[in-house]
Amino acid sequence: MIRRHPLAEQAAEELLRRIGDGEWTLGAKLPGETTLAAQLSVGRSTIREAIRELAGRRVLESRQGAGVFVIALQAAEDWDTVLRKADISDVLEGRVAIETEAARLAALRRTPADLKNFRYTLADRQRASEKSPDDWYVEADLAFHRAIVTAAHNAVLTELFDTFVPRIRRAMLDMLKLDDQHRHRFDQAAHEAIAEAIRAKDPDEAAARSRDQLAAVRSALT
Amino acid sequence: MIRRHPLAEQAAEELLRRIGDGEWTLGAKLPGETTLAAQLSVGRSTIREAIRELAGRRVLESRQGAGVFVIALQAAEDWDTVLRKADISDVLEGRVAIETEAARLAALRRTPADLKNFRYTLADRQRASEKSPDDWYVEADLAFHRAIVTAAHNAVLTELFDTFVPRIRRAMLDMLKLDDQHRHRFDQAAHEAIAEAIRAKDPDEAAARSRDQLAAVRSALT
DNA sequence: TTGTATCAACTCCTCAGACAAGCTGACAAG
DNA sequence: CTTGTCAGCTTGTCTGAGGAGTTGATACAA
Repeated sequence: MIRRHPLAEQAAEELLRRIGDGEWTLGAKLPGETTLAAQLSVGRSTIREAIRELAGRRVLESRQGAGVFVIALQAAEDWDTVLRKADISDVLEGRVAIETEAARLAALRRTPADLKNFRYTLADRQRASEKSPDDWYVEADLAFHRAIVTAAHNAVLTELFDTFVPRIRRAMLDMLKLDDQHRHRFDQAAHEAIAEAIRAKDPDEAAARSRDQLAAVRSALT
Repeated sequence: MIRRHPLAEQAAEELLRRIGDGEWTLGAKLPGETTLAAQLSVGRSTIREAIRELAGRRVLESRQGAGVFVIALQAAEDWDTVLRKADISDVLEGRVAIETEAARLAALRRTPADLKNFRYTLADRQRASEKSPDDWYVEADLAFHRAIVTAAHNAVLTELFDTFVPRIRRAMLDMLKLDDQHRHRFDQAAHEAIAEAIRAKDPDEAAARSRDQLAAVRSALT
């Protein structure tokens, strides 16, 4: 029999399955390592490694002398995986939610340093849109968008944006690869408009311009 | 309560630190288990458990016969942890971003089943706001808000909302505990207004009413 | 009855050693 | 150059032995 997964990994999956099946509820104590090892017909160290893996995924917690306890009913699927599996249009709608709100807040909170950051990243984007390879252009574009989000001075929104970036980057590169004329590179004016609204401290306008620009991206990508 | 760190856990932290310091870059192969065990002065099984833990966190990957490799430069910090550490006002602004956009999309996509869901959860919320304990009220409130988000029919927004819920729930319960008169329970009308705007297929109105209601929550919680 | 101290049985933690299984690169044969 | 073999590395698994911490029962004293 060919095993493509090590025993410890299989054991971890089995434990996760049983937790999902409700064999052990939240906070419950698992049987001892020796018992589990006998149940799954593996050695004790193998069970320990399986438990360690689930501990790393914040599903189990072991306390010396007391036992092993369930602290989450399922593995918190990391967002990178979620986004990779999600429909790109759903991801873009998430991005719209984050960026329009960020633009709105940025219009209220932007500092002089933020404005300088806008100027730099906009200039970079201008240059990259004219003659650089696709990946440079995409990076320059994302850098400007990130500048907007950071200007909102909200750690949660910034983290959310960063979480979305890898998926967005892939989608943009795929799109540009199929677009020989680079038709989608010439929306510099739309980006300038967002920055200008934020500079003018006009939250509604900033949000609206951000929404407009992302709508254009969305229509290109779908 | 003091928290003791087992050796395996300390070893995992040490490895993570070294990866963060750039001692091993993305895709690099770590020294053998026996070498690492000698370096950290622990047994090989301890090192193996540390590696397992980081494998569960998708930082390392071990391949039999080949070695252990770095597959991510840092642990993808799970969002529950991020939100727990974040400022509550930052979290609420994230919630505003998600919910206002969801309300907007819901106004465009809501089905008859969604509208029925609104009626049920609104009625529950009404009852709970009058005479139920705090946690019931909070659950009923969150159930209605979740109904709005699901009516947007966007998996990413729904997942984002669910990620935020635990943190929001804690904050609301803390707030209610300090509020003897339950002053914040009587905004049922504001919730009805959101549902009505979505029923009427008015995206801007739905977003605006959602923003208003959440602004009230925010001023109460900060 | 109530509170305290002790202790035995249980748990996980760590180590060492042995062998199996798989990968890689060197090297010889064609 | 291509192919096959193999030695030497790697991780995977099991076992046995103690160490360390927790928990609940039990005996004892106030």
